[in-house]
Amino acid sequence: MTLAYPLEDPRTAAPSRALSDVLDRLGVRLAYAKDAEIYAQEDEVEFLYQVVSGVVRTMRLNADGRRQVGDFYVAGEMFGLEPGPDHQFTAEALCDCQVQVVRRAAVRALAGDRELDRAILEATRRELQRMQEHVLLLGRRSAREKVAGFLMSLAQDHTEDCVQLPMGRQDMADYLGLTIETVSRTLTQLQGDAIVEFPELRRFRVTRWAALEDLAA
Amino acid sequence: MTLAYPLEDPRTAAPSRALSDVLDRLGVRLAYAKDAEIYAQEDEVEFLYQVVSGVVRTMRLNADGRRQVGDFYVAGEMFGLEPGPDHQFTAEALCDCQVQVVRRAAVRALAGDRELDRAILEATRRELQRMQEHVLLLGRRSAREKVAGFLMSLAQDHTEDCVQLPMGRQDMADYLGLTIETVSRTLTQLQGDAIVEFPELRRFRVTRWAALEDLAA
DNA sequence: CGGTTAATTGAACGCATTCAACACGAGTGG
DNA sequence: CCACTCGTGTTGAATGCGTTCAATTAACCG
Repeated sequence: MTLAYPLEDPRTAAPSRALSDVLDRLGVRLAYAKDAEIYAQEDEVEFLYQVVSGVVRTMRLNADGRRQVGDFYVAGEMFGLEPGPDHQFTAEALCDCQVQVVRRAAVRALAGDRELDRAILEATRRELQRMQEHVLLLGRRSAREKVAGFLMSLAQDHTEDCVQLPMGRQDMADYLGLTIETVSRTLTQLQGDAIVEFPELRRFRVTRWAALEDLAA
Repeated sequence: MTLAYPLEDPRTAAPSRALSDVLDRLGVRLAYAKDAEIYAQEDEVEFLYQVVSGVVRTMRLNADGRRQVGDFYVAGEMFGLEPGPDHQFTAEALCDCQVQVVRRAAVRALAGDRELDRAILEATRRELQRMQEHVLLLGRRSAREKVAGFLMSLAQDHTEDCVQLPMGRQDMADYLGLTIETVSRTLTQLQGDAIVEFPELRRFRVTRWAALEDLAA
């Protein structure tokens, strides 16, 4: 199996040492090919997951085929932290990737480990924060604002001037509640306004940060 | 102060006995008039809150005046459980209401109380679940589907056939990412299709559950 | 190279928005 | 009791943004 993205050190983005340790010790590392399903909506919530390498997306498929992408997870991030007994979302490998998986029961057996409990709470809170931001992105915003906000959230952590886009246009569209055509048009429009530029399809650079921030506000 | 809604027993909808006890013992009960601010976005996250009576809404005000309602909280529910050091949302009294407030530091002093820690995690997970559902409601759905989904979420818990709508049309609109006009039109349309009926402005009955569920799917 | 998928572009349509007018109810005061 | 106002909700007509469907171009990989 060839990895589309280099293997990163989980600790850089890891929720916490304690939790990572438990995952490493009690879990197994699984490899998933691009578009492979990691868990399905309606499945019982049974495991905790941490991305080791690659990118994972969560999404929900509607009866009539419409798709809503929940979020994207990169190396070091945990996912599958859903409340309720069943998964609301499906998790899939966005590209070939490796995932560390551990049974919840195994983690629960260590309950009382204060540091561990705290780490799980922290991870859940981080997840909550991401959802809050997603709600704000999906609310009453124009396509321009949505796309700008999305690029912003990808770019703000990166120190390098050129940012990788792990996902395709369709995934962006389904994340933002737009069609792929609208996303495409909006991107060319943002380039026309010299706010961002795309040297490649999946790599972009912010040329006018102030303008992008205004849109994303 | 007169209360627009009767005082309810928090325990019926309470997150957990342990947490409610702590809130009762260490917190204070405050009264807020309709539209009063409980905390503001950008404020430091300092307290935990539980609705005793009435209804609370959280919302975020954009620079250009657009409003996004985060959620509505009724008696027994906790709110203000935001990750991060600062509040992303403002909390306001939707109607006259009473709120039990406790300092986070006071709760943290009891850390190690296993039951309490668990209760806080549970409350956070419930909050996460609500956000997930909100994301799904805001995604690629028509106005009909959004409004239907909203009414559905209000109606599904209620055993009585007539459901109270605590919030006005503008709050519904800002929750669903629509305009007040669209919400109003959609409601009359749903009545025209004999799916729901509104004997009063803020009280409705579901006449055709199957049709409503289809829309909300 | 062809063959395939992904992304862009174009034109027509439709749904939600916008701006405006109107209806309704509650509260106030003559 | 009526007239008045204010807040809230509904309805109408025109506009516009994003969608839809279709065609074209670009990237990727054998």
